[in-house]
Amino acid sequence: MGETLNRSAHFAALSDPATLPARAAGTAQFTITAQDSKSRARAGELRLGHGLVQTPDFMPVGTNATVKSLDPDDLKALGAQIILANTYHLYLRPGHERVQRFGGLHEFMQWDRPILTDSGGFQVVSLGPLMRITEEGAKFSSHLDGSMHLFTPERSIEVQQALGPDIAVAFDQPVMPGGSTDREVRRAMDRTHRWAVRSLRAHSRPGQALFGIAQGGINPELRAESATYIRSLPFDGINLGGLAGDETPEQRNAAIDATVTALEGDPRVRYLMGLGSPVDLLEAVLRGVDLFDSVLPARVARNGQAWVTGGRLNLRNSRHLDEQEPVDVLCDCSTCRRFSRAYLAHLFRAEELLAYRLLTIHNLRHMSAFMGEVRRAIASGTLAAELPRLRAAAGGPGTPRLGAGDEPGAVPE
RNA sequence: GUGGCCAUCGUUCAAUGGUUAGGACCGCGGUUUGUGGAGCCGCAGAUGAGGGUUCAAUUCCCUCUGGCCACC
Repeated sequence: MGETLNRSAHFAALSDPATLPARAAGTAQFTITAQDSKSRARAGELRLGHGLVQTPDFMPVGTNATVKSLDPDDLKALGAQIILANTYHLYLRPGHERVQRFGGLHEFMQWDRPILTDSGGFQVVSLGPLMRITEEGAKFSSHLDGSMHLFTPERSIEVQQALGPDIAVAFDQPVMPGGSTDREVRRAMDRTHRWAVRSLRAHSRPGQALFGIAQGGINPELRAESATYIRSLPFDGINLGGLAGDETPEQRNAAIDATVTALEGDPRVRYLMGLGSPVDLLEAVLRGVDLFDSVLPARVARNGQAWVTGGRLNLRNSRHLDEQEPVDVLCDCSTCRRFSRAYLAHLFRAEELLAYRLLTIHNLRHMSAFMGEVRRAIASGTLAAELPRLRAAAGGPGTPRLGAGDEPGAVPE
């Protein structure tokens, strides 16, 4: 069919990197300030329109233009330098154009530090019933009302430009959750590469950075190929996608290593999407990753799980009902400075709203403080020496729980 | 006081003259990684008391105890 051929040719032309216009530089200036000598870990500074982000760092997730149960003052107090908001959710509700009319995300949610938006690619394949992915884009039905929508790279960028974050992200096709074959991973990867070029071509907002996503599943060869392609494009940062699913730590580490090896010498910031436990972050930092985001610390907080130095606690467990000590004696967050485990345990049983807020503050402060420690160790050149202590503090592989009598902080010096 | 109805996990409801009496909530644990305060997965937990019929009773019968309703 002629029209099909025309559409094919149309998208092929849009996906040709040779015809990309030049991009203005400097919208996300990344400077490496310290490089660890015994690993690929590095510390850096990412300069964005709304401020500086010291890396490595973890971004709390604020899907609906709010980090659930917290306000901007809470986020600042716990040390959040940058947060993530979701394009897919805000497009459906309240609508990107409405956010734009209210002055953009920063003004709308009253957060004056940097914001990064996801592209919506992941939500399209993970949330709503997916209808169909074509070369043009992804057709999906809303998880709110079932209405049909088409997200294309151009549409995703349009929405993100209206939302106005400091960093937008290229529209990608993540590998399907579960066991995907190399053939499926390659198909999604190649399409992600074509969509990356279209995302770049569609992006024009001055002062807004655009990051590209390297995919490739857990196949090291495909990871390297994807990273090599994405680094050839004029993005402001490089994302590592598809590595926060059900892969094993070994598979994930191999995928990170292959990606970072292919990025060797590239000056841009590296952001591993979706990873969020202390031990996972530490291992990825050692492999050269600078930025992370995840719902995990906030989500588990809402279910009563506290991350503490050396492990974790479930505050729904009855043994905490009579404990007068704070969640973590080594933590400086507002929750640990004021409240007992007994109080938190009570609030969770009573399903009081304050429970979610107090423990979210703690877990996010825990992440922020841990990243700060890692940054300091890299900057002072003591990362290797401190690694055993940091690994123990992170909870180690499998993140063991603390038993009765095992107080937080009981980690080897 | 009389008559009727009822009595099963902590709570609230099922079921049955015959393997192991089931669910929900609560309780005790676990899980959660580009957001579900959701969900999911385990575990524990009961036939009010006594007597009778029967090969076998939580089930049928009687008494007691307790509760509910109606009538005095």
